Amino acid sequence: MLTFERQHAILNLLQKQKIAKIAELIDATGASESTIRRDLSELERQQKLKRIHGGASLPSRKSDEPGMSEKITAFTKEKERIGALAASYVEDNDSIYIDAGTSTEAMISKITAKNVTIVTNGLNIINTSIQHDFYTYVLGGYVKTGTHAFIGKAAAEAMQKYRFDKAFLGTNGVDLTFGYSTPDPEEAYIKELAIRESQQAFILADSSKLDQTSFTCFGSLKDATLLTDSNKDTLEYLHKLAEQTSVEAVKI
Amino acid sequence: MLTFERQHAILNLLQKQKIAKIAELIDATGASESTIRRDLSELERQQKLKRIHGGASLPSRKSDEPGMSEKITAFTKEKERIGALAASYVEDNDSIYIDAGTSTEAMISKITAKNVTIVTNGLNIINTSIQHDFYTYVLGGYVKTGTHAFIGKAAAEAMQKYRFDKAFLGTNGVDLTFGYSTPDPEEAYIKELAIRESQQAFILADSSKLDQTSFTCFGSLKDATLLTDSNKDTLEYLHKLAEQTSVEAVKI
DNA sequence: ATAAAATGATTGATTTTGATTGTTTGATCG
DNA sequence: CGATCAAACAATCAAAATCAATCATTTTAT
Repeated sequence: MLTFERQHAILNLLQKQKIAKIAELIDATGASESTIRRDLSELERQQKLKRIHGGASLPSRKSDEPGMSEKITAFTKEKERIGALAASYVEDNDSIYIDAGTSTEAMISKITAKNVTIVTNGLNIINTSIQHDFYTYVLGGYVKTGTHAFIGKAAAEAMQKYRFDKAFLGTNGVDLTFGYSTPDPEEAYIKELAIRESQQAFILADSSKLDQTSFTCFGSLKDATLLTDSNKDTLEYLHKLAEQTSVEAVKI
Repeated sequence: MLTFERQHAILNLLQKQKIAKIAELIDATGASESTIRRDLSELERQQKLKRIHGGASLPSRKSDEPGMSEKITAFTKEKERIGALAASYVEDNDSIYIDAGTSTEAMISKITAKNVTIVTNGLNIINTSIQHDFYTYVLGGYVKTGTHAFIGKAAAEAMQKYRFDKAFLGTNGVDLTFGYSTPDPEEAYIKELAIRESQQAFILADSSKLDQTSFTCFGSLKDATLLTDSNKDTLEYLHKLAEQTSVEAVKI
């Protein structure tokens, strides 16, 4: 079993059960105790999980402990870098769609092109977009709890009135055969429409999303350009992806 | 059982029953008395619970403490009072439209009715609405700088797909002959539609808006119930208004 | 073929745990 | 009011579990 696969198996198990014991992880992966411990150390360093005596748990929220702000900025570095890469594709006079999500939010402040119009279905995107004085348009719709994305029939109908030069979307999973996927079917449908209504689509996905699948597929790999980050763990998988679609990866 | 699990189990049990005895916690977790005591010490240090002789209880909230409630009630302003008045009109299962603006924002936290659906075109309203766990729908549209209201053709079209039990709107001016008015024609149009699409409309206006006119009229006095505040200066004007429409005024 | 990286076993150090100890608390009764 | 007793408590200690560091071996990349 590949290191990369194994570490994702650990994170997957952690998402199903909020905590996992070492023995469970050994059982689930077939690796030795030493290897599991090394994985946990590495994943904790990446802030993907939190180690506890006897196993691991999902990372605690930022508000839990004081003095976390530095770690947060370290954790968002990947997203900032990917955001900068995405922003470099935006040209003067573009009309672009920006999907709800934290990855996509990071790109807005990096956009240097002039006279850009931003259309979005994300509450966080609106806030950031008006902060940076972009022409901002909002899809209507039902506000989903959690992601605060505007979805549903109203959002879909509004979407079809626009044509975008480019669309920038987040995702929960990138898989060689299943393509791009996200848990909520309604959200997936909006993403699907965005890809359809845009001349060029980009998927922003940090490396934790690679080799993952969620409930609903919203596009195949070739439908969009994948923007992600590369490190020694993901390099091999990125090569496989590159056979099917165009990939741009920033070094971390 | 892991330390982390056990401590969560303790906090869970405490949320169901506000206090728990040591014996109950031993029974619930299977750990020894020493371990439970250590957990309680640690959790008390984290302010997650309060130890009492024989067990533990939930920590007292700030609002429970003496001297806090007075500060909260003492800090009530005009808009808060008008907001509370407006909120009192909202009934169970209502679908209501809430206009962009600070006056209308104040009413949201005061709504006590159950199963309320909120439709809005205001960025600030969305934020407050989801904070209070209402079913929230958003009109799409162009984001106007300043008020952060969603306006334009898309907003108008979206508006026409809804029928509201009640609509709550802000205004810039209330005038005996010109009615209700606001500077931006696009915003005025959305307000006009909101009044048309609702069974009952309310205008929230603090007394500084009385006897004022703005560029665009969006309704005559009789189209809506005026919610405002009264003092000795405005009393006379309110009487004149009351001849043409229904007025509710809170004493300041 | 060689170097680099990942793995698994082993070791000693650290943490957690439950039992035991003596002390403190709070209720009961004279 | 104070003496008395049982329950609750904190402190300590040894055993068990978990952990980090090390090293030899295997796998992978060049």
